[in-house]
Amino acid sequence: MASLVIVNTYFHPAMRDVSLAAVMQALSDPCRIAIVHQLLEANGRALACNEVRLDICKATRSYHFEALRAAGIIFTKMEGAKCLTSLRREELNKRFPGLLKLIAARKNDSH
Amino acid sequence: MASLVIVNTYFHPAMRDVSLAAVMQALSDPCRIAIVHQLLEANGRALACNEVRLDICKATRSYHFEALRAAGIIFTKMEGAKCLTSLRREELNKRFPGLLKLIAARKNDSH
DNA sequence: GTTATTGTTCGATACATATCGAACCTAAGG
DNA sequence: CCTTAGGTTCGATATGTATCGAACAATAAC
Repeated sequence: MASLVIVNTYFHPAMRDVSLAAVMQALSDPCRIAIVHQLLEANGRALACNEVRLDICKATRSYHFEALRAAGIIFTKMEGAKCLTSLRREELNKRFPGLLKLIAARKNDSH
Repeated sequence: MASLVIVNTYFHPAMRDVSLAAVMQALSDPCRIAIVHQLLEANGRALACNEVRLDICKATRSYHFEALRAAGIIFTKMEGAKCLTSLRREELNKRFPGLLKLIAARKNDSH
């Protein structure tokens, strides 16, 4: 019987396959905007999911990270038991110029 | 008996009350992105709702215009039987710098 | 006045989304 | 080996969204 290898890695779409509508949709949730803000603040350093502070349970957290990943906004790699996430900064700037800057500009909004 | 005046005008939120999440949400639909694209192409000229070409019935059309209006993206005024809509360009550029430019940059996407 | 043009509102429907707890799966650490 | 830590997946639930046809309202055009 052939051995089964569990790769347990993440799918990241090619940026050309990400539509403007999809990226907007992904960023239409306050939780996800908060995640991006914290990744921007981390200034390039990759963060573990639970290193991001959010008032939601881990299942929901996982759900939001997946949404951002599917929209091409973040990149996640396994690192032992944890996973480390960072922004796909340069690719985003290329396909959606001004997007990250726009988000950064609204970093301290209360609502 | 007091006379009843029907003003029949539209509500437009103050831009400071529009959150980034709300504006992203409004722009997460391909129909609404198409509306904004056509308003951008009109280059300042206000368009009647049914002057915008879209493959949806007029009820749905009205629904999408309302969504954009509530998110502070468009301004609509009555003009006889029609209503004329334009982008809230300068206000948007002030509160969400780069947003319109970002949308314009993706004007010819197929998806 | 009657009719056509423009758009809104309502009700119904179908679908998508956000949220959680519970069960599960790896990897790391005793 | 057993336990803990970090995440994912599943099922359930509640809520929001997009869509349409039909009914309505106001203006314009005849």
